[in-house]
Amino acid sequence: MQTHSQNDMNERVDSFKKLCRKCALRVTNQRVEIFRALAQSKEHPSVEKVFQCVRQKMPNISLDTVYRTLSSMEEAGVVFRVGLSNKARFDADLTPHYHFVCMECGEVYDIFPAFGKEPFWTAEQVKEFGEVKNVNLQFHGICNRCSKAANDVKN
Amino acid sequence: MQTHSQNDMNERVDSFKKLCRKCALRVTNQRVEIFRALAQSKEHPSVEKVFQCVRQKMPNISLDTVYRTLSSMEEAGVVFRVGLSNKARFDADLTPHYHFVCMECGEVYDIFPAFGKEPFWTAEQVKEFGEVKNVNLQFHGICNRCSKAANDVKN
DNA sequence: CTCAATATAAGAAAAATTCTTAAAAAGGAA
DNA sequence: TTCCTTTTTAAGAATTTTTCTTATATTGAG
Repeated sequence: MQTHSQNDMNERVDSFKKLCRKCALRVTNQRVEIFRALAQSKEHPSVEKVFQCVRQKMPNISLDTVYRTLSSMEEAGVVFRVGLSNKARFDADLTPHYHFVCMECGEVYDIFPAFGKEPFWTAEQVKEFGEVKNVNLQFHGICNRCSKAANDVKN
Repeated sequence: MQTHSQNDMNERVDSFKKLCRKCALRVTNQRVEIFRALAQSKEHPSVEKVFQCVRQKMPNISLDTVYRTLSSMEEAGVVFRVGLSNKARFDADLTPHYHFVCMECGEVYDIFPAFGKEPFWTAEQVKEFGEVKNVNLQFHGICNRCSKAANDVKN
């Protein structure tokens, strides 16, 4: 007899496999186990954490595989990367504003808030977890320069 | 004769110095030059970029100093860090949601959007820079667990 | 089942960040 | 100012994170 949550997990793994095939990602045991480790966890685990978790079932898996796999999963849109890049970047402008971060080149563009509109989160939701020091809203995508460069190569 | 933007920069450096003294950060030449390099740039530069820029004026400055200085500036609220941490972290939940990131322990909490409210940015602003693949909104602060732990130590 | 393309393990390498130590500089007090 | 204490720095080593290289193994299509 399987528990309900195990059924859920099996469903998630199945749809993960389908999504992989749709994205031309081969369904390897390593990928399935990495996805399973990630899907099981509610901690937004680090690469190292996923590695440690998967290693319990697959002692021979390499850290590099976890890196590669999580990156390709992200590219395929199967998982989401929390954060920005491995390089810390800074801003001296303290005016409240947002960033557009190019997924291709890492370029960061400033976007200043439009006035007269409400945010669509509530203070209560956020305060539930702690005291907010600052808010960081990022749009991730492909910037015009990069998509132009990609077109130039094609043509 | 000074240009207008040089005047602006001098004003910014002056208020930076004041802010440093208020935060008990000693005003060293290195800190001033690092701030100046950051304030001059509109590129959200990396530590390495700031290092290269400052080194033109101060050839003996060390990379470590730039790291330390930018971190302490961030802590004092004098500059803002774009991104999250040096460790990439992942999420398998594709439901659109926000994150609360604890500045103390790095813990990440999910916050799901409240319906029936408008965001306070416009699609036009964002599309100006490129095609958005996903949106990442982060609240940075101190989580309840950490502030409780800090209180326990004091009492 | 066979084959070509892709993915993997293992370890080396590169890149990013922090630590250690001794010397130099800052800012308060006299 | 001059002295003194504390903080900051440079230099380079050490750690940590991430990527690369190469030979082997696996996947999925035919």
